[in-house]
Amino acid sequence: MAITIKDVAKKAGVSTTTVSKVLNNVPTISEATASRIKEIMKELDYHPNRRAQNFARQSTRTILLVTSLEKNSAFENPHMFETMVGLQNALSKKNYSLNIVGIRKDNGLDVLRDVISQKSVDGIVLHISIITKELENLIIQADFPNIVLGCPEYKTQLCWIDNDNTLSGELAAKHLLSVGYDTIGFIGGRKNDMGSTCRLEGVRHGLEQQEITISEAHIQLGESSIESGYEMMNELLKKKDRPDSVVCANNYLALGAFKAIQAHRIRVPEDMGIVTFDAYPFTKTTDPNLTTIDIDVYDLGKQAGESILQILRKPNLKIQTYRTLATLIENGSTK
Amino acid sequence: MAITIKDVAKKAGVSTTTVSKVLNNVPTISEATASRIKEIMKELDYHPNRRAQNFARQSTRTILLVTSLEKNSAFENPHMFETMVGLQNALSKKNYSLNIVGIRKDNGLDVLRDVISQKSVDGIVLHISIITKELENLIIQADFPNIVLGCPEYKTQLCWIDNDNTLSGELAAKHLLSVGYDTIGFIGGRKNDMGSTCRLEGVRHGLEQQEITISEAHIQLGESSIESGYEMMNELLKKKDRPDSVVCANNYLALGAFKAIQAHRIRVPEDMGIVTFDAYPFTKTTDPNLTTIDIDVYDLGKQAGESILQILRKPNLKIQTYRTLATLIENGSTK
DNA sequence: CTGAAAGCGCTAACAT
DNA sequence: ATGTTAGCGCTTTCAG
Repeated sequence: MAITIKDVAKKAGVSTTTVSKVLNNVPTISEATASRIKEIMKELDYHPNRRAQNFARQSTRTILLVTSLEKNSAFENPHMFETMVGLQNALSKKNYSLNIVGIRKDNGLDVLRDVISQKSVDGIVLHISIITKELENLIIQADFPNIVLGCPEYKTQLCWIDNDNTLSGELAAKHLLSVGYDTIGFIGGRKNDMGSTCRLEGVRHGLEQQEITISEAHIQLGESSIESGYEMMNELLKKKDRPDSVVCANNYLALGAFKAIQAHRIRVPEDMGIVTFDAYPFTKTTDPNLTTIDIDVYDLGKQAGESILQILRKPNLKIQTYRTLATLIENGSTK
Repeated sequence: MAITIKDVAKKAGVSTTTVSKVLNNVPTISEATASRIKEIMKELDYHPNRRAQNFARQSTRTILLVTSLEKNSAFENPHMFETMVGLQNALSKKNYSLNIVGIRKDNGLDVLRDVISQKSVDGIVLHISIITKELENLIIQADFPNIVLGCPEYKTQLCWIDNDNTLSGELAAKHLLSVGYDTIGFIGGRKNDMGSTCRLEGVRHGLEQQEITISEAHIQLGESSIESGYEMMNELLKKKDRPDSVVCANNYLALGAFKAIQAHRIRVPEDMGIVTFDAYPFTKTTDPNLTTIDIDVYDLGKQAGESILQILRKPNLKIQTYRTLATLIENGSTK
């Protein structure tokens, strides 16, 4: 059996309470005994048993990330994992651990019910992709500390934190205008793709500020794939009043669009400007490289981590906020 | 306070022991009482407190993944995260949880020492990238259940599991031969890049079996980047006895090489064949798409999960093995 | 097949 | 400033 708090107490000639207080930096312990006991801990190579602490404290100092973890998800959605990295770093800085679990539509409720009732973690961070009304109800009823990565589509009682995609879209549009383009097109995902939709909203907004209205004919929405981006760009290029620049809602669309532009032997950036979001995975694979509005998803995870710990401290704190750390990376695809 | 085992016992008119046994499917409980107690659990919406179980059992049913989690790692190394996904899925199938922690050179020993002595997890899975002799010593001395994702460069007492990169290289070479190429080049990372080195070894092996020797002049090793791949391919193309096909150790090198081939207006696959490894991120961005030896890193994680649970069961089980699930994806970059 | 009893190692009121 | 005491909720021998 390993060294326990009793061994330390006995050797120091004090009660286990005192040792416990030293362990938890309770200020009422005299400097003298505190340091003496710490000495003894070192001597004995004592380490508190985390399981016993968890049990006695009724808390685990662990946060659970609940998300979708299907095969290939790291390739299809590295952003989520980058957010996870930020989250882990924020938590470990405060001596909290990160657990992760993947749920699916068919088991999400059960998994979460267990998590909540078994009290195996102190709080949960949920990825927006797995949020449903039922999950929300469960969490709200249990009054379980939570924060969602991403803004739900409907009004919600859950806490959430999200990037400001609208602001990013605005940035993209303003950049194109500022370098001399004047007719801007948009290639995006489907309407239920909130990221894309917000970015379009932002583009509209940015243009309006300069009294410019984007032509509905210059807005193409479809699948988020290279092929679809290719086709949508072709549609834009067919038009006699075609735009002189285009904002693509993501890397896949941008790469497809770029290929279409190349196929038409149109010069980038002289005759067509192109801006995309997120510096990964394709923005450096084209020639010229793509100008990008980069979004700091690591930071989103970090802030989520800090937020959930705040919520643990003040359980009635409601966090619902857009944060943004978008930066313009000027590459060759714009003048 | 939530429902506890006592409440269930009282309502059922049995002892907590009996309830506990039902909970743990101990076979000596009569079918009748077992089902009766299960009923009552449902009625009361009873869920065992995981923290109490962990404490009483002296185990947490949690595995910790120890790896490097710096900013941008999800973008730079999605394969590691895909392995994590496989690991998580394998563990949750057996009702184990996955914890993750990122360590650095300067804090790895301390973090691991704490993990081991605090007994906060039952076993650890370590990513090869963070393995050092000191960490190994710590783990071996503590006799802590472990498995490494990847094969250490030196003889080790740690358990490990890795893809068979040599075999994958062999597959690549054999494919090129089988479709009619006869002079094969290799573009790889530096010598300390074990993945690349093993793949080259495999290529050599595959060729030898057909009595072919790869010319040392046709082997280019350097940085693993698009730019470096471009330059190395240019080097190969300069030669009068240039190869008619090339194996690239990874996606970055392959994309660079592909660009160089295009710049020389050499036709793919007619006049130059190209094979790479891993179907991500770039194999679908070129025209034609790249023929790929795809390695199932998800499966590696899954097997690691199953292995660590085996080790937990039989602590003196030593697993050191190459596993492979490489599949050839024939795309347009080879005849 | 079931129960009594003794922990697991630490925390936290409360008292001194 | 330190100690007493009573748990936290479950598991597990050992008896019956």
